[in-house]
Amino acid sequence: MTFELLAKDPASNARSGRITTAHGAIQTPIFMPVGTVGSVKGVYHKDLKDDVRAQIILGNTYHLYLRPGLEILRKAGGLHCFTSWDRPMLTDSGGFQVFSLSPIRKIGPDGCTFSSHIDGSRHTFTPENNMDTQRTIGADIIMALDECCPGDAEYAYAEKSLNLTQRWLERCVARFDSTEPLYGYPQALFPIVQGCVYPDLRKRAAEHAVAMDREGYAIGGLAVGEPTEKMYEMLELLHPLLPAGKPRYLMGVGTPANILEGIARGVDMFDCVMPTRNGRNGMIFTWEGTINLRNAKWADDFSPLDPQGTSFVDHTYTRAYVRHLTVAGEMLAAEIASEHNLAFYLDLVTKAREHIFAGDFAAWKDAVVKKLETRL
RNA sequence: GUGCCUGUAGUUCAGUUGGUUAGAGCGUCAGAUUGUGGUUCUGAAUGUCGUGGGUUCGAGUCCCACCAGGCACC
Repeated sequence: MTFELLAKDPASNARSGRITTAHGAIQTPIFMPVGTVGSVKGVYHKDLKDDVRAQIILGNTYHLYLRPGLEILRKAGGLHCFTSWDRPMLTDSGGFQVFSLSPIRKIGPDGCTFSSHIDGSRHTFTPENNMDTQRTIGADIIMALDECCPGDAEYAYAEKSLNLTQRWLERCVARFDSTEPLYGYPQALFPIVQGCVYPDLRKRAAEHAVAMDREGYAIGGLAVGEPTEKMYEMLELLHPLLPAGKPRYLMGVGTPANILEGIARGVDMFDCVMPTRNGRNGMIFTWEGTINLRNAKWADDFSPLDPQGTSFVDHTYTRAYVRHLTVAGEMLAAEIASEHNLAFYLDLVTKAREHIFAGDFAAWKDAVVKKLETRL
């Protein structure tokens, strides 16, 4: 995996570049649709490519490890073959899911033990077996195993948690570097910078991660309960600490405004469940603001779903119709909303790239952010 | 025609031996959701307790009549 920096915004830390992987190139800044179990819920690959224009999608190690399991993935020849997705893929390590999903979990120096949310069976992720698992899944970019520290954690807890994440990272790197990819194309391992909202911990985390000398770096443990301003402060603090020539990935973020503010602070990659999960619940993101389709006021609005939208669903279906489908619980509602929202998120980062190249990103961002946050 | 049963929120139903401003689920109307279990939370509105009379300090609850629906019998 390689990264070329192609343009910088004069009035902010925004950058645009190109990541090249064995499965193709990715223009940054980029939003990556989340496809946890090997499926971006409710969206065909064809639409994901031609209509949404996704350049890279995510998978999740925790979910894929539990189901379908490593044996099937190995037999299939990896996740790309298994899912028939031939563009780049990234897998999260599952550290976050152990933190957010498992009813029982035990985190120790060696790894984390958790019980499956599917059948209650017990499993352990160690840095070593997690790297092996992500080798088996075979994504182009894989993530280190980390502990995601809650946004409201006390300093002492955050420090202890960071120490653990750092030890795990060293072991992930050691294992990764001593193993080979299984399917004939290279993988890249991104460390995850933790440290909660404490500047000295973030600084230490960044320096430690950079010392691992990897092809890119992730920023984790943000948008997990801390005030949004704290998240922006951490990004500002990290910008000069992370190498300019490597991509930075802000994990799990976020709203359209969060993404533009993240880009302004030097972030290149984003992923978030918001466009799909909130879409399934009737939320539509547009350049004018967000629409809650469940609201009664859309019941007789026969205008297009999003007149400014780039997706075919935006001009094919009316708000009244998609609201009806949403209220009726029809799966087509989830499909239309997911496709629209993902197309919108990709349009958002495409426009951001254009303005970075034009050199007026900062002013443009300030002009659109307020609108994006309004509720229609 | 006779007998029995049932009428409480939009809906399905709870409502103690009669005791303050009559409750719940679903639905409706809103809000939340940030490294996804097709979710999950949070809040709000809504009642001539079938109708009319009676007993009682006090009736959704007891009594009478009527109305509506259901069941059984003739």
